[in-house]
Amino acid sequence: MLDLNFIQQNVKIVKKAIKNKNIELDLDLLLRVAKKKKEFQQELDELRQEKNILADKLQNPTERNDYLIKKGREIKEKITLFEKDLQKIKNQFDSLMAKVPTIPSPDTPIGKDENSNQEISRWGKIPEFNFKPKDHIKLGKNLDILDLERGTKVAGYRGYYVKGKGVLLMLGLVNLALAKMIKKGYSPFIPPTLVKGRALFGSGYFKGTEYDSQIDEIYQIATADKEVDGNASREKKFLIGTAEPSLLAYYADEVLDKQNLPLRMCGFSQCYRSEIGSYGKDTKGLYRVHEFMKVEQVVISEAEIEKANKLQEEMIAISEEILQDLNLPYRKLQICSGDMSPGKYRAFDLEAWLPGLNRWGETGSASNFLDWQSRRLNVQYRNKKGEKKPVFMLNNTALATPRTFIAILENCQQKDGHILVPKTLAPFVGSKII
RNA sequence: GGAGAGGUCGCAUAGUGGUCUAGUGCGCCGGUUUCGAAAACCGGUGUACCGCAAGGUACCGUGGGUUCAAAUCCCACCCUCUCCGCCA
Repeated sequence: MLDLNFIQQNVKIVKKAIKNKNIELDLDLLLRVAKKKKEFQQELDELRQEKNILADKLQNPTERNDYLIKKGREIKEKITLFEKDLQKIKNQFDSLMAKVPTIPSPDTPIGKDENSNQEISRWGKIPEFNFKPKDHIKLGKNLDILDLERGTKVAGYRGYYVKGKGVLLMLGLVNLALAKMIKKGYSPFIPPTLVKGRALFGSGYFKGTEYDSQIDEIYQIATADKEVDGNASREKKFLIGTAEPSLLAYYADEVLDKQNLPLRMCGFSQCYRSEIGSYGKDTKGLYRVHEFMKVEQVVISEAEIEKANKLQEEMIAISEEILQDLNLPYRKLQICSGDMSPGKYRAFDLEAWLPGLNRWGETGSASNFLDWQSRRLNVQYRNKKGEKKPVFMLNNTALATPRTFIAILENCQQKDGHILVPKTLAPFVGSKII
């Protein structure tokens, strides 16, 4: 969400961002609706004033008469009509406003899709094997630490079991990431994974104001809805796809103390993704699954772009450090305008090399949203002048278990099929070899 | 899941149809006083939108309804607390 005044004063810039981000949005329509909304609001205010004056008169018995009461009824009816129209206009306005993107940062490459993402750096050596490296599916099966067949039998498509030492490896990764985050000054959280729509809308996971789990690739929980006037009245609940929405919504509707900024948080959670839009993609193995564990980093900062950019660098550096600790070769990409979600200002991905799959695989994504999320979640702080301002919000993956799990298996495999656990990880796993 | 109580301006609380333009206390800000402070006293103190301003409108958990008029009455829902039941 952007400020309407900003949009009105920067129509060209906003239109350019809409184009560069491949967003379907008629900005002129939004501006017209905004104008109409204002007009209707003014008209309604006048009617209400009339109503109040009349009601005032009528409480005096000497002025009371049938004519005035009749007039009151007429005003009431008019107001009802106006309120209904205004509500419709407001709904339209809100849904259009929700689609307005953040203007991408000046250094963001312009491009249509992921092919325009720019590689910025690489770290580590791509391992060379004196045997044909296996993929994690085979390795996991042979070691009996991963069971995809039974996973599918029980959970359906993309289901999986992690077993035996694989469990220790996976939890070891979680604990390594948590220990790193805490060491870096981030407060750990185990946030709710079952949340109301607001949290997901606030983070930008719902594209529109109507929460549609079909469109938005988010699982909705089937609650026993009661019907009121033909509508399901009980509030819908959804499963989060990352701890980010829960962590950001933690401060929803609050005014934060400037002294406490930046707030550094990290969340460990199960994550659920319906992957409705990715049916044909990555159909095998652990690369794309419906549920997994992840440690996520979140930072809430003052509304100053330079500070936020610095914090973003800090967050990426932590993720890089984790990959370096695990001795996993990776590259860093800057995400182009078209591959960025609407709310993002500036984004980077880290991709680890996956020898078995013989390609790079995304292990994390660091994003700066500026105030796009905080406007939706209504999180503010008081700046130097004492004015309330929306904070800036940033997030980044610390460690997503399945993909890092894949990277470890495929990079650390030995000829005999065993996995040599990286030195820094071994204490968290409890053994040096799997 | 059942029964009950409750949700009002940062906090606490008053308000059961019109005089609520939501009162009071605390807190906070400013002033008087003081060498300085405390105390006391005086004044100020929510948010959003429209307007150059004067001013207007909305918001008393949320949504609907009744009424000329709703914080107040009715309905539904959400949340919190207490008790009971079930349960990791």
